[in-house]
Amino acid sequence: MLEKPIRDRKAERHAATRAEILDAAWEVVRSEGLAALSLRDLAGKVGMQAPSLYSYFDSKHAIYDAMFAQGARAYLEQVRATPLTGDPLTDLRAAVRCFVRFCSEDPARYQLMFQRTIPGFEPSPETFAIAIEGLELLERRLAELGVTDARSIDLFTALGTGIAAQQISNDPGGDRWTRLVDDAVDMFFEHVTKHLPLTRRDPT
Amino acid sequence: MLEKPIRDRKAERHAATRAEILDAAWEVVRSEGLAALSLRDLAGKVGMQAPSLYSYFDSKHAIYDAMFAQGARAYLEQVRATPLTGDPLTDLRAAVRCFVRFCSEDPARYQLMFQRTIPGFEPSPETFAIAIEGLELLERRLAELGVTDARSIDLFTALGTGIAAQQISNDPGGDRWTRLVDDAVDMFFEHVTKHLPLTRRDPT
DNA sequence: GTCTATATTTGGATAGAC
DNA sequence: GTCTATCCAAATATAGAC
Repeated sequence: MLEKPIRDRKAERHAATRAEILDAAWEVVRSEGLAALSLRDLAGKVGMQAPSLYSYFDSKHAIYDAMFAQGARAYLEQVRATPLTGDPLTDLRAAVRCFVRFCSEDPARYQLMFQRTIPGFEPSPETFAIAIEGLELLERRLAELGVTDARSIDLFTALGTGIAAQQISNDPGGDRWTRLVDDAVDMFFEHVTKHLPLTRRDPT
Repeated sequence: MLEKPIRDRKAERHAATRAEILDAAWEVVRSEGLAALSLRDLAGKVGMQAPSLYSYFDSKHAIYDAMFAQGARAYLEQVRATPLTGDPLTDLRAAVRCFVRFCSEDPARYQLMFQRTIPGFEPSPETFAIAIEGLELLERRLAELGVTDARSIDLFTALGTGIAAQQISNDPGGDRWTRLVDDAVDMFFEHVTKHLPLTRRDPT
């Protein structure tokens, strides 16, 4: 008896083409901006006519959604590839460095995932779930440092996204802000260990 | 001899209509997103046909530019309206509170001024010059505190923009991040007074 | 699965009458 | 200054042949 066709060559080809389309889409948005992605352009890059794309994606938003999911998965991979030392502060620094690098190495991806400037687009629940894993990972790292209160966590995410945002907007391709990560984490850590739980000081 | 016509009624009317158009434009972008502004829509809101707008603005980008300028002027006004107490730290807190409030009270304006997501648009030099005054003002405040090194200033702007960005993205209309401003400024100030000049700690 | 052809909408911008 | 009419380009998406 012959082997069963456990490899579905048709499905493989389909998936490969999907991936090729997404690769081309990333190229387009990186060079011309996220909002400038058009199906005609995209189809051209992969040697197709625009309508053919609909064999692979239901709509333009579906393409954005798949790109969002790729971004979220890429982030998780980068986080998991970061070696742990066992020292919480060192590991936290590494985590933030990882996040800031992830954001600033691809502004278009950052815009897609964190800025939401495409009118009418929001990621599907399944896609968004992937992205949430990233945040939870960060919170676990903070918890290891004894930082569990919501205010401190919020302050920390503001610091991380602020560095990334400034880097992208005002020094794309450089390291003017990314190199501040370690200082920033130290600053946060010192403050938080001194004031746990972080209390509000009203200007009375 | 009769008085000269020092009031140019025609010019006044023209300026008033321009202002009316810009008001309507703000309405549109606030409710439908910055990228969703279209000349047809806009003209409709002020009871015109689209081509009539060209009597007031040379192009769509010119409208964005005028909006940018209005935003920059509005920020300067808000800064100048903030009373100074003479205590540098108090004044710095107030300045950041002012900035974060300015950003988060109008996400569309924030997107126009700080995120630059409109393909092909960038403010004219004259317009941009207004915006720069704002940053210089902040730097003067920091200088009064003895903070003059570039790294510290960059860290500070990252903190401010991070709070604003998180507020807009994750709690629009609320105060989850804006209320952290005072803590953030204190954290920064403590760190900076301890480590002046802010030095780099390499993970060797 | 891919194509051609096309529907449909919408956008910015211009010409020229009034 | 405002209008009508129009141009031109571009977009997403669908229908149906092959």
